[in-house]
Amino acid sequence: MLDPKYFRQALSVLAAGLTKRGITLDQERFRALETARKACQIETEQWQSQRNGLAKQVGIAKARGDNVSDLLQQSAQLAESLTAAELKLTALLTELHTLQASIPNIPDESVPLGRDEHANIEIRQWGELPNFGFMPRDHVDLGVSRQLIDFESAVTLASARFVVLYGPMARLQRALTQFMLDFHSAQHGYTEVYVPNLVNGDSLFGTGQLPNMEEDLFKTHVEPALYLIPTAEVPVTNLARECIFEAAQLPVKYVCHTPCFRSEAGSYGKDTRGMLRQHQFEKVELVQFVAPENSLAAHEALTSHAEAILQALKLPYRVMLLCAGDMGFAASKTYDLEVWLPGQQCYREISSCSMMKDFQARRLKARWRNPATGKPELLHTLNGSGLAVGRTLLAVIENYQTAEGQIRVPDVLLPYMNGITIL
RNA sequence: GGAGAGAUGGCCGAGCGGUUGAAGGCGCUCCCCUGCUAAGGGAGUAUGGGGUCAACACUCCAUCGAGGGUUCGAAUCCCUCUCUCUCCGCCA
Repeated sequence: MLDPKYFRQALSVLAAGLTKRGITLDQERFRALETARKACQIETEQWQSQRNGLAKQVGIAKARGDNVSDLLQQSAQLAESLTAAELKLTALLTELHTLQASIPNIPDESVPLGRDEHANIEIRQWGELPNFGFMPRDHVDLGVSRQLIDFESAVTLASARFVVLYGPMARLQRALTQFMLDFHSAQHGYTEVYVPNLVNGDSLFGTGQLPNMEEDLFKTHVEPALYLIPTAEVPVTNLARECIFEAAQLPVKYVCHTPCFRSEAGSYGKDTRGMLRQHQFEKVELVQFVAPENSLAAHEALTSHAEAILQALKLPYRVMLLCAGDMGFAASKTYDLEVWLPGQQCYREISSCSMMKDFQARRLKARWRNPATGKPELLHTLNGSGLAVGRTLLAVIENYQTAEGQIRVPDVLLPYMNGITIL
């Protein structure tokens, strides 16, 4: 959520920021609502003030034993106007809040213009594209024929867009997960956390998935509703909800492994082959809570932490700075890491590292005590995949394949593979 | 699932219909005192929002788990919900 003050005082500046995302803000509607709100709030508070004053007088008069019928009559006359004004104000505030909650974050100045991924900017590349000396196969060919990856069983158990892994392949995924958790904990100073995989609506509102993106979520039937998490970002970032951190506690850095569940509504027919786009996948997530002045630097650092995993696995990748139109709802600036997939002969997203400024923090009431002012102020939140484990597995399979169709185990995973060096 | 007890500011904890945004304590900030340290004395110390204002500031409203209700007036009374704790049952 953006600062309500912007909506009141700098609507045109805000609208200009949103234009970068290709969104037109209905300024007239906001101005009209705001004018009505202001008038109504002033009126309501005047009635309330009068009521409070009369009630106080009644108390004093009664204590003295005076007759209060006159005062009671005045109060009765007031009641109707007050109730009407309060109802109207509640309706106006709800409408304003609903509208404001559905407005996405403003892009940072460093974010390029553009409507979709074609306008993203490549920042850097790392690694050499592999030259196999044979026609590389994709992970479906490599895994299914050797009964390491099984999509058909997954359909039997659940539906399309799920996968079953067997034996050393299941272990390889676990090895990747373990390696990522260990690496971020030991090398980058993150604290590992374990969190619920179901969250309530408040949590999803806090990180910005609700109200706009409900159709992408799996919702359970309990009341009040719980949702399967689409990313660990949701539970982990919500650890800061309603919290006030002391300056010395920041930055808070969490690393967390969870499964992620996405309905992938609206992506019918997209990436249907293989395990690139699934309803359920494993991910190791990085989350940071930082003081506002550090957030841009923290974003660069967090991105480099995700890159370090790709480098350790010797997987070629490139870093893309997303244009305004391609960023997520809550993000102010996002780098995507795209890994090279020999089977597709292209780069595919394997991590998305975003800096939200105070957008999520405002929704979460996540604050820190600024030593300069002594006051609680909104902190900044960041998150990034470090990495999407399912896609990393896929990348390892395709980049480490041999002419015989086997898969070598990357060196850094050997300690986790119990002697398996090739599968 | 059954029975009971709770939820108050950064923390602990009083208050159970009226100048209570909330006693007292702890913590924190500033000042005084003090060879040092310890102890002591004084003052201050919630959050969100509105209005006036260049600003300092002033003022108003809301908030005692959440939402309703009763009342001129609710932290206090009533209802619903959520969560926590204790005991019993069940259970990985």
